[in-house]
Amino acid sequence: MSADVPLPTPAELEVLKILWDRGPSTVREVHEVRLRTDRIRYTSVLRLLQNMHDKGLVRRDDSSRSHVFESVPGREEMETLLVDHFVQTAFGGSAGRLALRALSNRQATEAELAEIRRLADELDESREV
Amino acid sequence: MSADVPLPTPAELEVLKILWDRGPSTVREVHEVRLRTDRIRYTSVLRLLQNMHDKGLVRRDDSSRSHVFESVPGREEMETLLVDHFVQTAFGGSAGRLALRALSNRQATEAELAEIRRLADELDESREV
DNA sequence: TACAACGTACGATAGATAACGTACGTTGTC
DNA sequence: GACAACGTACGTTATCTATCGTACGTTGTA
Repeated sequence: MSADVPLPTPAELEVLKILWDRGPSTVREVHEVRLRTDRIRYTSVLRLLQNMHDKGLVRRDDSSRSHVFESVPGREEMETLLVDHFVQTAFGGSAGRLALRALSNRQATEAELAEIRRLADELDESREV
Repeated sequence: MSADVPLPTPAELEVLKILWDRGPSTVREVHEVRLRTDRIRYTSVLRLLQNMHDKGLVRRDDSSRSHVFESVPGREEMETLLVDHFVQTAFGGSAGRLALRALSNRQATEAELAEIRRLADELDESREV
């Protein structure tokens, strides 16, 4: 199994997304990306990364002066955690109902729909076995 | 359109679920249900309902001594709001990816899968038109 | 009528979250 | 070697969130 990572706060999740996109990054690099959408100080990003390190959400390579941070959980792993938690709290544990609601709310791309159909078939078959 | 209700906090959502299940209820009634799963004081539930009333999440009928509270947003409306918010923050706006992840995480019932397939078809058709 | 039970209002508070600013050490360059 | 630029550490603070407890009025009943 993979390490037991905690759920990130909203602000932490934004940082994780950047680390997933960029790979291992310095505080300055993360800060620059965050600045593209929000007014936020360098030390605020630093603080977030320090807290995330304490929590075990990121790994830190401090062999050079500018520490390099890397997400511990992969994007998929974290998405799974987030969905699980969301399904529990908001949909009483029914992932099917969540999927349903997600689809009826908004558009999905053709490719996503195809993938969803494929998955639905797969789940059906695994049930019959 | 429907009223502009704010997102509930986790504790508030638990109360809303009870109101959706029971319909209009007194503080005492909500409290009794909450007690089935959590140790929580009567006045804490009262406080929650008062705050929710201030926020516009619940309506209050204070014509009798024991006020009767009713959820303003319906269950479906709120689920839609919650999913929209979740899709934005955790899945970069892609509802399809969320649905996909939800399905691959956990089982869905046969009925849900059928409904999902039906919806997928419907979305495909509406695209072609 | 006295008083216990019940109800609401609301002040208080602990903990989490998010964002700063200051302190202080290191590095590179003139 | 002086000093600006850059880095990390960490104390501080404003808001939310969640939960209580106290105050105080009303009601029903012995």
